[in-house]
Amino acid sequence: MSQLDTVNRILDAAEVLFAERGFTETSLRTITSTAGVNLAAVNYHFGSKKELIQAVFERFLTPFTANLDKELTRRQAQLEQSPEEQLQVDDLLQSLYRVALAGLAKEGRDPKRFMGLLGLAYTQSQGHLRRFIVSRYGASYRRFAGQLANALPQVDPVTFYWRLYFMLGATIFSLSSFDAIEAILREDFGAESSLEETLARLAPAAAAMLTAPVPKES
Amino acid sequence: MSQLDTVNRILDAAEVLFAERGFTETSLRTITSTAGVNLAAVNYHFGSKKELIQAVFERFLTPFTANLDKELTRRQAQLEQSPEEQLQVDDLLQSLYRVALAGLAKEGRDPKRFMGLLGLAYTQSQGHLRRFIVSRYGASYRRFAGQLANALPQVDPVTFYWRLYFMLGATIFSLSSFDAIEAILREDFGAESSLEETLARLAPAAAAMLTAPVPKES
DNA sequence: GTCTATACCCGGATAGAC
DNA sequence: GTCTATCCGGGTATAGAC
Repeated sequence: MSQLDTVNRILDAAEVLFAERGFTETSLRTITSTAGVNLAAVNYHFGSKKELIQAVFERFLTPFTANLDKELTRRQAQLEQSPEEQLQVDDLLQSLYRVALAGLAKEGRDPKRFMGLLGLAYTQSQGHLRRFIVSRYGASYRRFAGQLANALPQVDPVTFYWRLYFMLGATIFSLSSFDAIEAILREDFGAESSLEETLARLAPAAAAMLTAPVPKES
Repeated sequence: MSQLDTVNRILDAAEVLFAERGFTETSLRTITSTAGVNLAAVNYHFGSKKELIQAVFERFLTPFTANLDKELTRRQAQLEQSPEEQLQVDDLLQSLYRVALAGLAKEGRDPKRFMGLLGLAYTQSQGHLRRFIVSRYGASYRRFAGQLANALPQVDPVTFYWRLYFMLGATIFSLSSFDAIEAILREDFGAESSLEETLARLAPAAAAMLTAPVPKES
């Protein structure tokens, strides 16, 4: 078996098992036996379980942020051509969601699994994953936040950043539990929801939150 | 040492350590040595680590939902006296946030630590904890959701429930990371934020999200 | 350079002595 | 009710086979 095979077999098994059970609930022994490789292969190729977790995220986040950056560049160029045009926060969010996730799907990477892993990343990591993501992909995040802030000149910076975190929370929590929430709504109302439809619900809701009038200090 | 002391010493130590490090990162040996009790005491008094986790949440959630229920009852009675009055989603959310958290603080239980633990509960994909919370406190949650839905007759049920999850995500995510976000904003803008001020920002933002016009199906 | 077997040590759980 | 001893599963390091 070539090195590339072993590495990818481990990543494939780890990605699915982590998304299904969480990080600590998934043992290296389960991963390696699922992948059909030796236990020590994880330590040899990745160094530690933490670094394996980071590698799983890297395989999602690198194409994801590449697509995001491409879309941000396209919008920035468009804006410079016609600067008088009204910025549509709703439209900005929805096209970003769509482009970034569609890009993942095109490469055969399951967007729902990605969102599930992202949900885990925000709490189940005792910091190492957060630090890895921020140091590796922080520039794209800040660029996205900057464009969004520019589209909301009437909102003061502190309020904007709190609302940005509110939006991130709404996005990550609801999309990371997409399958569970969808199942509940399907049972209660017989209404099926696709990921695309949910993003089409989320974008205007998040936009309404961001653009809400800022209450005076009381 | 009396049984009550042992149980409470374990709960006190576990609550602080869980909030600081997460569930799996906190060993029973650390908890018991911090509490000054024997390792086997946890298994004897609680049965397992999972049940200890549930007991920590129970100590927060029982007074929390009691306060929530009291406020919901007060509002319902008020509504029956003057049914013509316009329902204010913003005001509803803020008074609920305030009442439930203030009630915790009055009993000497730290609301920020509670929010941090709640964040862990929703993301560390501990199925047992989710099931425990739903079975134990689901009735209060459904009552809260019902009052909120009544205040939003113009929003169809499926959109309402998605938005409810968006709101829960925004609330739990941002409040569970309150200290971290607050530190970033304080450094970048020199603006300190209290938990109360943040709730005063969150309530109108969440209300704007819930009350946003529902886009037509495309 | 890759892979495997194995030997740690830590953490949760439990049986049985007291 | 409390403590000691022990078991078993999990992450990691390493020696050595290929």
